[in-house]
Amino acid sequence: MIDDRDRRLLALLQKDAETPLNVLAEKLALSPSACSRRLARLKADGYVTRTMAVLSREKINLPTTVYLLVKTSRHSEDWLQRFHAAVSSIPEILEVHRLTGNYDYILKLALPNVEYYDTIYKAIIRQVELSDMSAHISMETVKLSTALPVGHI
Amino acid sequence: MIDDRDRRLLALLQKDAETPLNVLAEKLALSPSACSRRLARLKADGYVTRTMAVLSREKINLPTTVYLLVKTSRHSEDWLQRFHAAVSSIPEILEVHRLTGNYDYILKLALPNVEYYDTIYKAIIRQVELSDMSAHISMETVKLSTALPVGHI
DNA sequence: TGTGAAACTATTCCGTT
DNA sequence: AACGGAATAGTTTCACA
Repeated sequence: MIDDRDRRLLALLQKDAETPLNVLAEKLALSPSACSRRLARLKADGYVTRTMAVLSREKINLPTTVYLLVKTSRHSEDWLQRFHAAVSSIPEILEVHRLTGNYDYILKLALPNVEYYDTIYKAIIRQVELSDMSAHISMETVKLSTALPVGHI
Repeated sequence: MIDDRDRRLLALLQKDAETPLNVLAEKLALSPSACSRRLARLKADGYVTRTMAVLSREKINLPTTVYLLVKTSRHSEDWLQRFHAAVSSIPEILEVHRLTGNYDYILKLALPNVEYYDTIYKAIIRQVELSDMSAHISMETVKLSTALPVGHI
């Protein structure tokens, strides 16, 4: 139902969603119209959810990445709600996952600088109580892949 | 040099990079051509680096997210090179950051299932020695924002 | 910056394999 | 069921005010 051309198309579109259909068509050894139909199908079937502009973290003045590992003793419904509300109200918090293991949550932050972490820290603890919170500043981004591998489909 | 319309344009393009210029123009109270010129400038100045298709993790058969916290005793040039080579050769490793604090590195993985972690684990330790490695499986994605806040520019 | 024409790109239709 | 080519529709860019 999904063939190798579809996979290659998905890989290409993850790299550059603005590639014109005639160029994509050429790379896939297809006509532009066939390419257009495949793309429409991949969207309709939910493989491609949307397309987005990738901004420069430096230009946008958010060069610093910080990970927060969080533990909590409170696991009530009320606590959860306040936690959800807190993290969704702070746009510098990019990701939040609930984890297995020693920590309850991991948060990923994008900040203008390391000092700014204090602002976020205060904004969080004002809204919810946490039993432990350790910040880990990224000193170097060794790898940052925005393209998911397409070989598991 | 960057005004509020530019910021709004960046925010809109992060949500949907396929929005036609005439509807962007409408939202910004501008003409399509003025909008086109602003976009071209934002790209030329490096604010927008590229545009990409966002794929469904479920559809692509990579629903599971795992974080790896890694410690190492070896910090030689040779070790570093092998580590870089290892992580860049494994496409399921989406992100790698070198950290401050108790851990040396954090890795983010996208996997077909939890069991698949073993495959990645073996692929890593075959290439580099690590003194400690703890896996944290994401049980729930509480927040996943692909759009960077645009208020710090 | 906006307007409108021109250029370009994408989509749909149709006949074919 | 999927393709290529042609016609159509839509989008972007350019010249000029």
